[in-house]
Amino acid sequence: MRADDILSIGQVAARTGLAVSAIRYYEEMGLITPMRAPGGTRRFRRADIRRLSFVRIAQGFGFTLPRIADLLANLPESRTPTAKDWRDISEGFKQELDQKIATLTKLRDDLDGCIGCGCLSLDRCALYNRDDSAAKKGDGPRYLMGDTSD
Amino acid sequence: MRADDILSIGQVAARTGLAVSAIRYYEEMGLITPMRAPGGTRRFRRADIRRLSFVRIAQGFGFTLPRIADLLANLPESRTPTAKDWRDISEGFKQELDQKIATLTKLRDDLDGCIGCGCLSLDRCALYNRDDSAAKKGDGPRYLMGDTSD
DNA sequence: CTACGATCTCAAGTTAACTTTAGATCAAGA
DNA sequence: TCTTGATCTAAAGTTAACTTGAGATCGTAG
Repeated sequence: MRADDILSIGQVAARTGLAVSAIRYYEEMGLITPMRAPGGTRRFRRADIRRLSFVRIAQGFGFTLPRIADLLANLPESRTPTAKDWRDISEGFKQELDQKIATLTKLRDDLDGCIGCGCLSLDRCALYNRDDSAAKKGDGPRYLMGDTSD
Repeated sequence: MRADDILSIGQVAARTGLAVSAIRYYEEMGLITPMRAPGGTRRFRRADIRRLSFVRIAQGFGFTLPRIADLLANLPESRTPTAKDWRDISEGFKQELDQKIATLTKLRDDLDGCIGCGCLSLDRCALYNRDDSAAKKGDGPRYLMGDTSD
């Protein structure tokens, strides 16, 4: 694949694994803005494919399309992204990723702990009690608090 | 909170942060099976609240309700879970978590790499090219393959 | 030039996960 | 007992993220 390759929507679909209809929908949602050939058919640059790949990944982790659009808004659609472009887009995103990683890791470790100890006394099970007890403290994501007191 | 506490749906909603309607919906989907008071109102045990907390967490990471129901199917609804119960439920789940953690971590690290290098030549950007190039290899989750060749 | 598959637009349909509405019943304090 | 807020069921409505369908046009191999 060369840097100046320009693909049709079908080719992009094959390459990204997305449905043609999904790609058109993403355009409608403002996630990509492919060029048009004189006849009206869409022409996709590498940048478009990259954005679509990013959409797929982010979506797999529960990010909504508007949120992803928001993240992508900082990336240029034709110009090659600069270091600053990346810093802008990743600033908040990376924090969210860090948080998700932390939560997932904790969840997994808690599972490990429960298995290791047999967890016959669930009163002290970190995984279960955490959310339950943290709930007294107000709104927001409870599972991030890591409070094992009960 | 004592081990023999039994709560109404409103109290459970306040405690878990879920909407009352959502809790009823989860029962309909078979995620929980609360007891009923003589009058017909639902009575929730600790086990129910724990299951609901688990639902919330898993859902935040893109697991569907049927999939969560499947995971929870191995947990007893009244009896205290044994080590084997936990081993059963976490066997597959932990693998999925590990995979998700790996993907997220890679995504974050790739972002870090892009920022560090400035990424002025995106031809070699691991984050972008991975999915793009992996797409040739057939169906399935492309973003897990970690292929940076192009 | 002629097929015929690929694309186009626009509108309507689908699925998951809930929420809202309506009308009835339950439960606890004055 | 009365009242008032919490719950109940059943059914319909909502939102996000797409897919499907209809009918027209594009584009390329023959």
